[in-house]
Amino acid sequence: MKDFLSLDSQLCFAVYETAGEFTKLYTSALQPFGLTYPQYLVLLSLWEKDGVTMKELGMRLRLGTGTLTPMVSRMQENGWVRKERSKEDERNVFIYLEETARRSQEAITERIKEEIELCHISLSEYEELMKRLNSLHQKLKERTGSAGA
Amino acid sequence: MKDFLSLDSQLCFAVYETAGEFTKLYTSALQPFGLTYPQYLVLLSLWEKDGVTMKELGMRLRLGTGTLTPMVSRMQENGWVRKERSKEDERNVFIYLEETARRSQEAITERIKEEIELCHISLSEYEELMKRLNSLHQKLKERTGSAGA
DNA sequence: TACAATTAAATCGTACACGATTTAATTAAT
DNA sequence: ATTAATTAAATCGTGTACGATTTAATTGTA
Repeated sequence: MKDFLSLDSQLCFAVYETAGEFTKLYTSALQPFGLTYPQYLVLLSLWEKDGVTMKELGMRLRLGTGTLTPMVSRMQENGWVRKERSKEDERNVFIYLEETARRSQEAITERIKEEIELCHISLSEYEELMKRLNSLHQKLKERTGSAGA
Repeated sequence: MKDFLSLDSQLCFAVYETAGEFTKLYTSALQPFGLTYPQYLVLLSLWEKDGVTMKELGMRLRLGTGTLTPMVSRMQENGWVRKERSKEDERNVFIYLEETARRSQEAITERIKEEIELCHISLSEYEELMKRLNSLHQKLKERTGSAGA
């Protein structure tokens, strides 16, 4: 039987590396817009649903305020989004897309699309990978289901 | 035809998320040893081949000196590795495992193994995912082959 | 042999990422 | 109505990650 641990080291590293390669791809595609990859993920989320609280945004992106607060602040400084404290419940801060962000959506997504298409990933391969990644992701999360919390 | 871009956003996010989940799994497993996930990857590499230069270590882990230098320094402070400047060519700095790191290998890998096994990932699924991830990884890297540099 | 590349690390600046703590606002319980 | 949870953001400390610059050592060449 093959050593599961050496295999393991390869899978975690494969995911780690692939994530890094994705980051590089997006970084180069987004650079002209002055956006980072995580910032693009924020826009992606807001393009789907605008005007959400920090908490909801954090849940969608699986990020805590320690990451999100400074990132969204930078995006506000760069004119992508606007933060607005709720009147009803002043604990909540809602994030809204600025016009620039809405108008740039097409150009940005087009640019990303071009870069992705350079990779020649077939739709079937794409979907297969998605399915398996989500399954792995689920298992990684569920392992604490019985033990944790 | 389905929108490739919305799919795209899902694949990059799936990889991003899975990498994050892996990091969390390893972080919790490694915490008792006072190691971080990237530091564990350094050990993994050194267990395979000890006494390499910063440059070689960086190539193996796909990390630049901006990341590696401070990380290896921290690992030296914690007694995992030792840095030694070469006598023949003083530009080179070789990294060696300390006894602690060699002696802890079994305990650390055993701990990781336990954590991984909680996920119930079958060998076939593991290998299939590896194959597909490596293929994707290759494509992400190769896209610049003709255009870049 | 000087002097210009080249090379290897280190350093610097910016930006995540995360756990833990703090601050401020709201809600619940007395 | 006060006070005690609870909740949402912000802040803090540590540790990656990466591109760009700097420093120091070596090599190549006139």
